[in-house]
Amino acid sequence: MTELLKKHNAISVADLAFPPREGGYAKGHETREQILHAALQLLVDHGYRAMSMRRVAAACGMKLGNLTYHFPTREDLVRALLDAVIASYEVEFSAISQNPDQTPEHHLELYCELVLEDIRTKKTTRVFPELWSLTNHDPFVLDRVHELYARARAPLEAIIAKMRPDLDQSQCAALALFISASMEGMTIFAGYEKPFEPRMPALEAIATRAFIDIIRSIAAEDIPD
Amino acid sequence: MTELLKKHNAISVADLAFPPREGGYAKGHETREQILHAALQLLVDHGYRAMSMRRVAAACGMKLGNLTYHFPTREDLVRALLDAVIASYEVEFSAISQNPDQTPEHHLELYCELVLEDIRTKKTTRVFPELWSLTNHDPFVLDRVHELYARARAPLEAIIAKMRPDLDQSQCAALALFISASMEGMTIFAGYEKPFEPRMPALEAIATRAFIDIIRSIAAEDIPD
DNA sequence: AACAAAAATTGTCAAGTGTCCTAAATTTGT
DNA sequence: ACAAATTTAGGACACTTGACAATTTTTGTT
Repeated sequence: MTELLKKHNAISVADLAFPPREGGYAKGHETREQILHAALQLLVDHGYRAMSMRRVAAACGMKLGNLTYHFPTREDLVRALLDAVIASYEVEFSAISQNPDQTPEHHLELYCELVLEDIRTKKTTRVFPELWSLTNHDPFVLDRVHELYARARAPLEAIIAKMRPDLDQSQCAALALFISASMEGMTIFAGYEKPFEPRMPALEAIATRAFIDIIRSIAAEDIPD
Repeated sequence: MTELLKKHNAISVADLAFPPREGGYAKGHETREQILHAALQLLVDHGYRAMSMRRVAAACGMKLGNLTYHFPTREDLVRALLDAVIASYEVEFSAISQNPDQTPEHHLELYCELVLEDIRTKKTTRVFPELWSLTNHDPFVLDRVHELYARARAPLEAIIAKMRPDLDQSQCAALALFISASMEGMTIFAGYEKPFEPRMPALEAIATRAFIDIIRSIAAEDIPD
């Protein structure tokens, strides 16, 4: 966790973690959350294929039947997992607009830090590459992934609107889409461990500066409505 | 196919296609290529899970035994498929440096066109999202995906080196990595069909212009070696 | 203590998977 | 004509998967 983030209490997906119970049955939604945590762990560490109902149940130390009691189908589990991840992203990125320093440049810096921190910790960044395969064939997953990226992009649109009052809303959206695509592309590198790690410092150094340049220099007439 | 690409005879993965034979046994590597085409089709259309040995064989109209005769294991098939896709990329991107117009700005335009065309046709862009789940756990696939992106990035490094003679090789590489990450991020949107399509024109319009700005404006001291 | 609901266990089902195998038939190259 | 390569026709193995049903244990409430 970088200095920049420490003071904002950003919540990562890791905070979905719930310690395993020692004895007795679960009350409330404890078991559900334990299952979601175990499923997420499996997904990130060993991939979507490893996130089978049996393995999730085993990781929770419970029987398969009990897992299907809480999540009747694997699809239900995936959907609940997506909801949980999106909720944690929401908290994470809402920290940007609540930052006391109101200059858009500083907010942009915060945005880049948040995404890059995600890449470094490799927690949330590994979730969606694992699910992209589903994305192409399950409209629900597609919508949720779309929703997640839209939420991560929202603060960016606000930043751009402040820096470029000459642009209308749809132009700001297009510009935000372009810049967030850069960050999302970088998350791809999170899957490449050895070869790209020495270059991360370069990316970290360039990102904010390059985005400021883009936002300032792109002419309004270059962005179609 | 856009005007810009027509005159360069860019070869896409679709050109791996081989029509099914009407009679007689295959000679040379015909069957191998037919299998690879069918496997790619299945991968792109219905996902990696659907690319099972049995389905590939069925798609080829041949018996399972014959498929395993040519590709003993599924891993062999996946690896051959990766090789084929990478080879087609190689041809595609080599068209940039062979272009008669030698200005780096025009080469950059060509590079952007190539990637965006890939997004539009949604052919190659769907291959790797399907395989990213493998990428995280199979070093061979990881290396190949790394190789593919490196090949797509190579012409970019050459372009940047021309535009920025003040940068050394590793700085050009870092800058190329940053810019190609943008394009790779955009390929993510290829998975989103409806919601993002109206914004593609904006991305197409901004991309080249924004990259030129970045390449020109990033200070050398901002890029660590 | 009693009793219904919730939670968890145990066992099983049909389907599909990759891999391997043998025997025979067909086509190819020489 | 003949050996090699290719394809068909089956089958079998061990294994995994998602889903489900019947049963038992725990919990909360009365």
